Formats: sequence, C-alpha cells, structure tokens
Amino acid sequence: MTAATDPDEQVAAALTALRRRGERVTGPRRVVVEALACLPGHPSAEQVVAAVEAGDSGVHRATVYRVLEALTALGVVTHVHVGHGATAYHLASPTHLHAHCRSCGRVVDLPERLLGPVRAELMATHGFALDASHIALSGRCAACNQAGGIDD
Amino acid sequence: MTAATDPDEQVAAALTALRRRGERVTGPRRVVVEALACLPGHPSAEQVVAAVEAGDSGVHRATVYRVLEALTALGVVTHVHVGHGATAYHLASPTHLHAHCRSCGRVVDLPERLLGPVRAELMATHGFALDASHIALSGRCAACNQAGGIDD
DNA sequence: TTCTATGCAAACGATTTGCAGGGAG
DNA sequence: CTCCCTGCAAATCGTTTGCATAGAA
Repeated sequence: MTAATDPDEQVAAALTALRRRGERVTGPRRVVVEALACLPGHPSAEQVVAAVEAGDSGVHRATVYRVLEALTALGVVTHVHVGHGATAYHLASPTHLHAHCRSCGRVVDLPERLLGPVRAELMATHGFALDASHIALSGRCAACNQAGGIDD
Repeated sequence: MTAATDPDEQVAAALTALRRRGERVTGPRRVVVEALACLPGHPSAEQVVAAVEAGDSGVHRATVYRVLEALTALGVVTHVHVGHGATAYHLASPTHLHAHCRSCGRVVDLPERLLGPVRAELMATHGFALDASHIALSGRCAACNQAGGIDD
C-alpha cells in the first residue's frame, strides 16, 4: 500500500523534481532521499538520521533535519504528525491518510476518500479547510485491539 | 462551546472524582485543576505552568507535568495531540473532536458524530478502533483561509 | 565565480528523572 | 504512621542555529 513504485524510481523522480525547480542536488540530499525511499513505512527524522549514519556517508544529523525541512517546503517530501510519537516523513506520493496505532506504533495508509464527506461537512458548517493527510488518526489496530495492552 | 459547566463546578467534580478513586487531593493538584477549569480553550502544559506560576502557589513546573500525567491516567484530564504544536490539555468532558488551524493555532471543538461513519468504516474494513478525540484534525479555519499566510 | 548547502558544536525548548523532605489519609 | 506527592536541580530528548567552509551550477 506504500506507493507501488520501486525505490530507485522514486529517488530519480524526487531528484528530477528538485532539478526542475532549480534546486541543487547535493550528496546529502541524495542520501536522505534514498533513505526515505528505502526505509519501510513512515520513518521519523531520527530514524532517517540513523539510516544515514549507518551508511558512512558522513552526513551530519543537523543536515538531515535541514534537508527534510527543505524538501518538505519544496513538496518533494511530506510529513505527518503522529500523536504522541515523532513526526513521520515520506517521499511525496499520491495523497493518502494515515492512522497510528497507539499500542504498536505502526502507521497504516488509508485511502483519501475516507474523509471526503467530513471535509465537505467541515467546509460547509465551519468554513474549515481540512488537510486530512497532515495528521494521523489515532486508535488501535486490529492486532493490538485483540491482544490488549495500553500506551500513549 | 467549551463544556457548558461553570469553573467551580468543574473543579469540584474533578476533585470528587479523584477522591472517589482513592486518590489524594493535594494543593498542587487542586491548583492545576483550577487552572484547567479557568484557562480558555485547550491550554498546553506550558500554558498551565504559566498560569500556575502566575498565582504564587509555589507549585513547581515538574509537578504540573506530573499532575497532568497522573490526572490523565485517572481519566480526570484529557489531552489532545495537536499536529506541529504542543499537546493540549483539558478537564475530561463529554467526548468531542478537535480541529487545529495550522495558521492561527486555534483549536476548535467539533461534535463527535462527525467521525462516526469513518469510525464504523475503519472498524469494518481494517478492524481499526478509532479514537477520534485523541488527535486534532488539521487544516485552516475560515478566517485564516481568507486572510492567506502559511505555517506549520 | 557565486551563492547555497553542509559540518560542527553549541544553544534550545519541552519534558523527565533521582533524590530527600513534606503532607494526605 | 505510612506512603505518595512534591520541590529542586540536573539530565535527557529531539530539534535548531551561528559560523566558516566546501561544493553545485
């Protein structure tokens, strides 16, 4: 369910998008994009840092944060706020929603249309423009729901 | 829209709930509960700290955090995760949803039923138990939507 | 060459923790 | 009287910033 494209393709697309906007394609940026393409699911900044430091590219912590910020501003990267947890990043892809299990911490992707009616109603009743993909819904996934336990 | 009850009543109810559960009602706890009852909207821990320090009760920062945590565990206090911003606290009241304007930062309350259908669908399709009130939906309120500007 | 991005280290804000004393029940 | 709660100070966590330099275009 995580974007059907393969990693290399995603990286190429992201870098191309960068160039098209007249942005510099540097080593660190490439490294971060590759990390995002390869890491499963929705990694936190810290996880990206870890992945980057694993490959001995010499890219610094602070740079990872700056790159994530820059790429987000450029629309190449998207981030989701995950309740109690750290912000999650991923390469921009067809918009989708996120749900976060407060027990196991996993983030699952959901089709955007799920909140379509809610967006419409919010706009009609409050003039509130909902950005549904920017935050993750909270709850417990099927597995954890059954297993019991508590968190968050 | 913030619970129709008056502050004193809310405080009394909260403290009673504490006692009923065999929990201690201490000075600091009272102070924090009063702050929550009086502060408008959905204050952050930091705002509660500020309010508490304003009244010269001598209650310490760390204590405010610990009290908020304890009362949350007891169900007397509820917190909402607000995207980019700090966690927001309020005295437990009939469940409702929250939406956060990423431009002006205001948190608005919404009726719980808004996400009823979504909860049902999530449960049916993914077995995911949605806790709709635990995170704030993100977007831009009517005013900011019109005024322009960007954030988050 | 020009100007932005990077590395490094230090600053930072928010939240948490260890410890010993104080107050609630 | 017994424990839990609290104050204090210091530690921790995640993230950001100032500055001089390296590197992309």
